[in-house]
Amino acid sequence: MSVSIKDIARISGVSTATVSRALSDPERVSEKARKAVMEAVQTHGYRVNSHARSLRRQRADAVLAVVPHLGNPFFSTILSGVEFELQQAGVDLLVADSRASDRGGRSVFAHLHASRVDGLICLDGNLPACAQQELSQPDVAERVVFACEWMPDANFPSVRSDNRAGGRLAVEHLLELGHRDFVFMAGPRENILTAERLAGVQEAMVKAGLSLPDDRIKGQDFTLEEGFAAAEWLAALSPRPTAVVCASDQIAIGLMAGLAQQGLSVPNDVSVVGFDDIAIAAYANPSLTTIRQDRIGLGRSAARMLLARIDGTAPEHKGLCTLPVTLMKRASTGAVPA
Amino acid sequence: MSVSIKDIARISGVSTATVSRALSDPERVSEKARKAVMEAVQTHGYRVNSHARSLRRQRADAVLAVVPHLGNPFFSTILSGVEFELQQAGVDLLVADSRASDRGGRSVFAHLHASRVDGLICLDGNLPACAQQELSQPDVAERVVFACEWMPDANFPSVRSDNRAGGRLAVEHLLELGHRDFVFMAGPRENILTAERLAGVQEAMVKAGLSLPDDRIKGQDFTLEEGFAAAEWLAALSPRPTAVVCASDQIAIGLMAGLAQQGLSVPNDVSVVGFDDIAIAAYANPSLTTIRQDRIGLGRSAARMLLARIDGTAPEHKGLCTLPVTLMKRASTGAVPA
DNA sequence: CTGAAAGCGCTTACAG
DNA sequence: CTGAAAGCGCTTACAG
Repeated sequence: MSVSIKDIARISGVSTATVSRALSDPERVSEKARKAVMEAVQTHGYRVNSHARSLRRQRADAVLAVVPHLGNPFFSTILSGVEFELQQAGVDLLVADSRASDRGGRSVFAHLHASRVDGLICLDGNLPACAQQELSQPDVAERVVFACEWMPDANFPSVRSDNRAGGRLAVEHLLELGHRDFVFMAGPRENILTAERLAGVQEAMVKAGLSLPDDRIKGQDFTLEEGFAAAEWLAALSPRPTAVVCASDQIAIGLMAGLAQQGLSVPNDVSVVGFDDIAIAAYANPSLTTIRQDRIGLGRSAARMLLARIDGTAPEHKGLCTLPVTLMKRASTGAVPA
Repeated sequence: MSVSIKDIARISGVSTATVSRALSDPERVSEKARKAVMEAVQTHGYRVNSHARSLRRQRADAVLAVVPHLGNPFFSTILSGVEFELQQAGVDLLVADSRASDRGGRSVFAHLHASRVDGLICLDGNLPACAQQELSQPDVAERVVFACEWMPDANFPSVRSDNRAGGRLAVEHLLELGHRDFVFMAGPRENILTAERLAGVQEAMVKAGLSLPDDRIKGQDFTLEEGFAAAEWLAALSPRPTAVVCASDQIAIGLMAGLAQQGLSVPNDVSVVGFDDIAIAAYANPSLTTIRQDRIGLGRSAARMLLARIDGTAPEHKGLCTLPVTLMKRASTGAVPA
């Protein structure tokens, strides 16, 4: 057993109430009492028991981040932003994998009901229907913020990148280089990011008097494998499209590896644009032109938004925060082949 | 306020003790009582308050993972393995960034003292001295497991890859290809992984009658930037070494990007070996020969080891678990240039 | 099988 | 400024 507030009270010759006050609001206590308490705390290494405090205060000082797949490095940077803000606020970060937890049968959101956490940051926009329903209960809904992805049918507060603008920027860049014949490498079709980025691509094409036929939309995952697999298909098209906009950098890097294997040169035969600007994008061969998302900012903003909701300090908050994206011009895009 | 055990007791016409038993040990309760309780629980959406339970049981059912830098995608896969095991055991995962938390001045290990978590998985082998001391206190030490990295001076239970064998495998592969003149791209010099991998490299070289002079050890970080920066140096060496063993895939990929810029071909001019086998390694251009670590396995094993320590079910546990590594032969290594 | 009661370790009105 | 006391929501010997 470790030392408790009773021990400290006894040792420093005051009541537990005074110990509690000395620790959480030192101003409210005489200097003498404060010193006695602080010394006892120091020498005996006392720490407030977090469960007792949380139980009494009815506040967990903790937040849960729900991630579609923890193993996907894309999310760790967002989590890093979340952690940064929470840590500043003295709030703990719990992490759960939304897919893994489904296996166990126990809902990720049990934590919220169990008062284990004060709120939820959800990075998964494709929750199963039952989870969506749980989330929508009034006492739950007010403690949830979506980051990166979101659920289009619901209306939760959300922090996201301007995915549509990203799609547009990619196409506009390629149009400037003279490209007219595009392919869009999609992520999962039901994923909102896929939809938004594709919408941006189409907007920019329409504006240029072009259109993107269905058979120029390929792929169904954000993965390296999916990009790699598409290279063979692309190489066999005739006439061959000269530019590919990918819904993720992973797809783009996989695609470039596949194209190299097909004997096609990037950007001489095909230009490739990614999405995300993961760290490795700048070091790909060729370096990858891509749409930069501010993933740290996504995480930080979501954490701040949630904290404000929990405190009730931002009831007038917009509930929607859209972060700008940037085109990073690199070596994977070039003039349309002659 | 949400519904409490008292409410369920009243509604189902039994005592709180019976509700508690019905929930945590249904066998111990009559079928009639069990049914009444379960129904009330269902219809009112009752969940046990985790703080009350933890306070009473003196167990948090949660574990803290301390990561050197959450933003580094390398760790997310390990965390994913940790989460998988914990989730199966019904234990929560808290995550903290060891560097970020130092900033706040509050020790990461405060959680342990505050009973907030039952144990700690530490992925950071280079903790500041004060943290090391905290960790070494007997009541803390028995609840700590190191994963991936470790502290050579202390003697905590630890799960790690066979880094030394990895270094050896890399060199042996290159020796077979005819290489004799090596460079080792190191991580941080005080990092134990750097030391072990380098030791393996040297062992294999010595065995082949070679040695690695100090001026053939370059770099001080596991990053892309560090690898990229080394390319210029390498290109200027005369005679130029023909093979580079890198302490991480990130270094290797950065280096390959730099070498391309220097007009050098991998593997025709220089062979490159990485370490880790991150997902992108297979899709680098050229695809990266590397030493595969089982990062999921690292995380899972560490979680299991910690859980066993907490339960006290494995007092005779070895306390050291070394996972094998594998050489992944790909396109970045080839015969020594004529 | 069941209930009354104590107690886990705090915090916070309430009095003084 | 301080203390006695109630109570946060559970679990678990202890009796029956």
